[in-house]
This record gives sequence, C-alpha cells and structure tokens, in this order.
Amino acid sequence: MNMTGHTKRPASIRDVARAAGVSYQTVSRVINDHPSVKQSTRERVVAAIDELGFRRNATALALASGRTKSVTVLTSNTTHYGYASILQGIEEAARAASYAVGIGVLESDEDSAVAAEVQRAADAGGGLIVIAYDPAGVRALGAVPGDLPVVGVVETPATPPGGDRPWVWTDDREAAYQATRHLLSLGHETVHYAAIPSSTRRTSARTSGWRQALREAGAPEHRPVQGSWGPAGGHAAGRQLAQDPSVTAILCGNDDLALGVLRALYEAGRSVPGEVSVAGFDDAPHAAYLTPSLTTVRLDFTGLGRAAFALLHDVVEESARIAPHPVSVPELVVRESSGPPPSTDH
Amino acid sequence: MNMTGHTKRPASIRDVARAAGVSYQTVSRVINDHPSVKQSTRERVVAAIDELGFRRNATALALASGRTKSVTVLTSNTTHYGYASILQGIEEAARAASYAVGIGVLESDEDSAVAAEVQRAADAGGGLIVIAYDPAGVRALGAVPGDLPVVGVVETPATPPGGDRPWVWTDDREAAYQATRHLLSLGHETVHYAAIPSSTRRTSARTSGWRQALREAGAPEHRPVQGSWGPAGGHAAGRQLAQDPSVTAILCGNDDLALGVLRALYEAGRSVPGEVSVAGFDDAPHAAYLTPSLTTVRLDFTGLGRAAFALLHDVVEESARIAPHPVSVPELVVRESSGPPPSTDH
DNA sequence: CTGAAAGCGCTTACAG
DNA sequence: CTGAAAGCGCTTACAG
Repeated sequence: MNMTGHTKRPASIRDVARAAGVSYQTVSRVINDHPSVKQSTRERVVAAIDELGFRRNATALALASGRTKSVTVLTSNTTHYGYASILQGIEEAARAASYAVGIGVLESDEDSAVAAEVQRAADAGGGLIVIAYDPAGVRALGAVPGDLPVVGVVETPATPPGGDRPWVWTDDREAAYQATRHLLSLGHETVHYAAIPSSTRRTSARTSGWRQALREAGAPEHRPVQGSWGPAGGHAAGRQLAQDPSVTAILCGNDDLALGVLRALYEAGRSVPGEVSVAGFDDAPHAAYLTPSLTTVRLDFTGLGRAAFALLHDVVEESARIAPHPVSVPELVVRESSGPPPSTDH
Repeated sequence: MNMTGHTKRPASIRDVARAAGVSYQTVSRVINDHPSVKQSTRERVVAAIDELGFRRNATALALASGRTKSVTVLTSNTTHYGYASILQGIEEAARAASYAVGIGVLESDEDSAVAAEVQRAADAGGGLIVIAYDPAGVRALGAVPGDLPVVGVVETPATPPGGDRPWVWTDDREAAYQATRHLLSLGHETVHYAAIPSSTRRTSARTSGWRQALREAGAPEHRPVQGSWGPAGGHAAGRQLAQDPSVTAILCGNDDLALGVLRALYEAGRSVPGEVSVAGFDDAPHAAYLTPSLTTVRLDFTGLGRAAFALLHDVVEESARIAPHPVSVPELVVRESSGPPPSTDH
C-alpha cells in the first residue's frame, strides 16, 4: 500500500534496474542466468530483486519470448480414479519444473464441442497433454493442430509406435492378459468381461489382452458386456452376468465397475468367490477394503502422469532426443475375490 | 504451412485489419463489441476474421488490459471424491464463462511450501479459488495477498459470515446433525464418530453437528476417532471402534472412510446393521453399491464448485453486489447400513 | 465513426 | 561485460 491507499503495483525489471543502478536489460540477463554478467553486478541486482520482492511477470515473458511454461490437460473426466491420478502425476511433475497446469474438460465427444475445447486449450499458449482413453479424448488428440506441442496418454497401441512418438501408456493389454490367466489358472472354464467404454470403435487394449489369454488357453470366448466407468454401470453389467449360471469368473474393466458387479452378484445370491470369482483393474484405494477384498491389477497412474509431463517437457524444450519415459509394469494383486470354481461333481 | 514449409504464424489483428482495409484499432473495437463501429465496417472485419481464422491472443490481452479471464484452484488433493467434484464444478462454470482454469496442489501444509504455491498461483495472473477443508488449504487462503481476487471453499463457519464475504460452503454441520439424529432415532444410545482430518485445530463443522445432536438428545459424548481421508484410515479407525462392544452406531467423516470401517467391522465379526449401524458422508458414487449399501448424507460438491466460480466471477467483474450463491442443502439418504441397535434383553 | 500514439513487462538481436 | 532499440499482440486514452 502507498500513501493514497492504492494497491501497489508489483515491481518490474525497470524498478529493479533503478534500485540496482543498472539498465533493465542487465536485470533480464540476471533473471535468465545469462553467463556474461559481472559477479558484483549480479549481486547488486539479486539484492534489489530480494528487496523489492520482484517476480518476473509470466504474461510478459510469454508474450515476448513465445515460450510459456505451462501445460493444459484435456480430459473427459476429473473424478474417476485413473483420470484423477494421472492429473495428479502431471501436476506433481509440472510443479517441480515450474510449469503452470491448466485443465479443460471434454464434456461431449461431438466433433464441434471437441474442437472448441482444443481451441480453448491452444489459446492458453503452452503445451498440451490429452488423456485419450475414450472417444472424446481420442478425437481431441486428433484435432490438435500439428504445430502444437502435445503428448497423448493412450491405451496400449496395437502396434508399438516408435520411441519418437509423443505418447505414453501403461500396458493395459498385458495387465488384462495377466488377470485373465490368473482366473483361468484357478480352473475356470472361461472368463467373462465387464468392459469400460472403449476409446474407439476398435477393440480396446484391455479387451484384446483378455481375448488373447482366452485364445491361448482354448477357452470359449463370449462377447464383453458393456458397462460405463462407474459402480452403476458395473451393477447393470453384473445383473446381466448373474443370470447366466455358467458364469464363474468375471474380469472387470476397473475397480469401480467391479464394486458394482460384486453388489449385483450379492443381490442375485451368488457368493464371491465361492460361486463366482471377480477381478478388477487399477488397484484403486478401496479395492483392498471391499468385502470380499478385490483381486485386481495395479496400474501406476500417477507415474504415467509424470511420464507424460516429462515427455512433453522434452518436446517443448526440444531436447536432443525425445526419449520414451518408462512407466512401471502392471502388477497382479491377488485378494479374496478370486478362487477356484465351484466343483461340478454334485 | 507456407511455401518454405514453416508453420504459419497465427493471424493478428493487423493481419485482419489489412484484409478488411481498416486500421487495427477498428479490429480491436469489433472483437470487443464496442458500439461505435459502422455496421458495414463491422461486417467486413468479421468476414476477414472468419477467413483468416483469427483468434485473439490471450497472452497479449492479459498483458495489455490487466484482465485475465482465468482462475486457478488451490487444493491439497485432486483425487478424493469431494475435492475432485468441486474441481469439476468449477471447471464447468468457468468453461461456460470462457475462463481458463489452472490448478495448483498444496503438497505440504508447511508455511513456506504453502506460500510458494500461493505465489505460483498468483503468478498465473487471474483469480483464485482455494479449497480450505484442511490445514494446508486454510493456510493458503490466509496467505493470499489482500489485493488478489479470491474465494474460499470452506467448512461451515462457526459464525455465519456476512453475504459480502467471498466464501462458499455446504452445510456440513447440518448434515452431520441430521445423520446423527437419524442414528439416534433408531434407538442407539449414542453415536461414535470416525473423523476426517480437521481443517484447523478447532472443532470441524462435521464434528460440531454430531456433538450438537448428541447433546440435544442427552447422549453420552465420546472423543472422535481420528482417521485420514481414505479407506485405509477408515479401516484403522474401525478396528479401534470394533474392539469396544458398547459401540452400536458409527458416523463416518466420508464414504471412503465408511468403506474402511465396514471392512474392519466385518473382520471383527460384527454384523452391519445387525450389531453396528454405520453412516457415511457425501453420497459418493460407490455408496449405493456397497454391501450393505451405505446410509449417508448427500452433499452437492459440483454445485458448490459452480457457486465458488460464480462468486469469484462477481468479484473480478466487480459486480454491483457480491451475492452469496446458494448451494443445495444436505439430504439424508437412508440405506441398508443403518438400523436399530441389537436388543439388549438376552 | 475511425485512425495514430503510447504502453503493458518482458526478450531478442545489435551495438559498443 | 553492459546499454539502447525494436517488438511480442493487444488495449487504452487521445485526436479528428
């Protein structure tokens, strides 16, 4: 506050320059760690910066340099465990690198709505990370102008892209494969699948990992039951599956879905794992505390988010090489919800 | 792309001016809906804008005008249901108003770390919304410089602040009061409380609503059992409570905590609601699908987020009056997890 | 109703 | 090693 009671304007590099007795270009050099500044000059400038509480204006930096030190995350959801954890990982890595993080929600997968959101994100001026686990995300990724720095968080690609492609993913296919083999190894004749919505019309990575395990074991293949992302969708899928007495093992697209499936099985009077085994996906915080506790595959979403940011950072800083940032492999966690099938000799 | 293969620079107002045969100031008037522009001129400018695909540079707008049309949300968490839903509500409202939304996570409640995060958020240049449900959030809210537009999302204040204070809240105290009365009305002698971490050293709103109901009923008051935000914390609290045979009713600080409590009760061999009744808080998506399904109090977090943004919008646009934006009242949802206490006459 | 000037707070060459 | 000039893409008074 000054004498007139007006809020004081933040100090600019000119204010610092005046206080330090140098030109403002020299101040610019100091805050940019430019080497050619005499030590004594640098010290005077730094002292002035501290005294005035100077902070470089991010907006002016962006306008003058074209660089922005910000990333905006485009996603169709912020509340589901996987999405929220990825966002958390991105924010963590961005914060460490002094990047600002913005967020844009894709509320619809309609082309015009998606295009508008991509525009909004582009207007922010920095890099983009788009979570492309669903149709809206996939379209958004496709709609990003070619000259914008962007990395996609995608499902396991059908054909592994080269290391130079700005994509990251956890190995969902492998995860589904592992979970299905676990169930099969318990003696189940086959494994049914309650799916999360797919990112495209094509088969999702989780679906294809499940299929592959079935095929290798020569187990009968049934169509996946379509669910949504949440417990309600799992409940609906579970009711459907519960009606079929031949169903003894169910793989669920995520742990929330599994929670709904468990409930539907309970309502239908089918015990878990006595009559039906259930496995989830993600190892969300609640998985270990359900009754029965949930067998699932642990996926490192926050690590995935950090990797996505690291890759984007490589892209915008134009690092010599854009290295793929490895993400930890899925890990099967066996708990109470899976066991051998009921014996048929009665 | 132009002939040299370089990415084309986005059109500026000067490009538009040239194409329309006017000065760039006139273009500025058109994009700002300034009234004094001849209709025919306006039409020519609009045509040029469309043709060139012009979008106003947000960075330049911010630097030149000082206004920013952005809000950054400061929160200690992005994955828990309540926090994530508030964020979703804010984003939704901000998108509708063409505001960009940024996010900053408070990873520690240490003063220096909090101050650094507030600085980062302030550097973004727009308004601030801070979710002050925990110590880190409360400190962040307190550390925001007085000249920055900010609104706090807080617990029910002990003394209702005036309508001019930039705060929003759901009535957690009332919600806890309702849930406790419900349990008491079922015949329980008293209700124990598994608490979420408090925002301050003082008693939280949820705790005081619970206390008030107990007091009015003349029920014995026990100390709340401290939990964390998630299922693991609920499990620990539940184990403690399960050891005491006199415990017949437990109110939990949120539905995730309740999930852990349910598990602990199961492990201890105490049936719900036969021997112990459990009530949660929030009505998260999984509450209806647990077994037993969870009695809880529904809170409108996305509505709260929307209200927070609306209020911030009033503040930055300097609306004539800063009206409190009402949030829907808590609603008790009775499900399977609550019932009468076991009869003692055996 | 429309144009010319100055400036927002920085950076990027260009001089010395 | 340091300073003076021009410019990033807009807005805000100020003229006419």
